[in-house]
Amino acid sequence: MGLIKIINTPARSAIREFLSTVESPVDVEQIIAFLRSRKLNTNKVTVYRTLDFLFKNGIVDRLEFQEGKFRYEIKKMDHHHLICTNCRRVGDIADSFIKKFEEEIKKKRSFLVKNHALEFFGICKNCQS
Amino acid sequence: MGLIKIINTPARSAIREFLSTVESPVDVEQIIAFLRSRKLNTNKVTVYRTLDFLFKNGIVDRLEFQEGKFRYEIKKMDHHHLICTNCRRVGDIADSFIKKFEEEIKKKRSFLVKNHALEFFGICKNCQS
DNA sequence: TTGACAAATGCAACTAAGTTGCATATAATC
DNA sequence: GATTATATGCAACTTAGTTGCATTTGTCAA
Repeated sequence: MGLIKIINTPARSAIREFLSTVESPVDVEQIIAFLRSRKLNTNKVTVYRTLDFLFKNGIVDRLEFQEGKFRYEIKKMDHHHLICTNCRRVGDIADSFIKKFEEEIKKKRSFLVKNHALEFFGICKNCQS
Repeated sequence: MGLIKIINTPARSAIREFLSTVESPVDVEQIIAFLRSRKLNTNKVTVYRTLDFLFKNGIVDRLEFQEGKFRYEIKKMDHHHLICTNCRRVGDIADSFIKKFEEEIKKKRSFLVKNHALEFFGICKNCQS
């Protein structure tokens, strides 16, 4: 396992690089804008296929923030998101309990959890004042 | 507050009725199929607008199961979903800890949580054998 | 019980997100 | 440098959801 042949291509490394630099999850539109700003000629089909590839190989996470589209970020462990429904800024929050919950689910329900999605929606510090 | 004028219309009560009978969250396609089976003439625009209305008035929940579309269910408290990525069946699971987590977020991050989404993806009991 | 008016519906056309088929180009390995 | 599997690009398509506008329907007050 893990022995996937990962061909390195300009589009692919550019997208990975972009995802490594951004502080919050981005959508396809933002990725395409970045590629254009770098004068890399690409089209949306390649971007979608690249994101599928990176997602299926566990390199990126695919997220849903109640927007009717996906967002992507470099995969990191054990964190969730605070999404401000006013300014749309996204923050991370560390977590420790969800693993325990997943074990409970396995024990009590015989359901084998592969992954989960946990997002908190609300109003950030800034937008409260 | 809470004094929203809720006009009762055939489409609206039919959708609420349908959502009350189903055991798992449904998508718009399933709702339209139900309405057709009841010989209720309706169209998707009305369905979308009705769901918006029910969602905004806190009558239904709008959910995302990594499918690129929304699902809906009658709002109930303190539960999450177990989604089998093999057979696509959805189960509920009770919860008690998330409220505590939300309070922690408020205290530590000054982020005012309004709602959250927690879904577990994996393989159900049936599909494991 | 009817008339007025706000709110809901229906239709057509539209947008936005994501996908497919197929021909071409390119990266890795020899 | 040739081979070959894999990635890319283009055009056309699908699917989910939206908008404008004209029409209908609930609700409430007279």
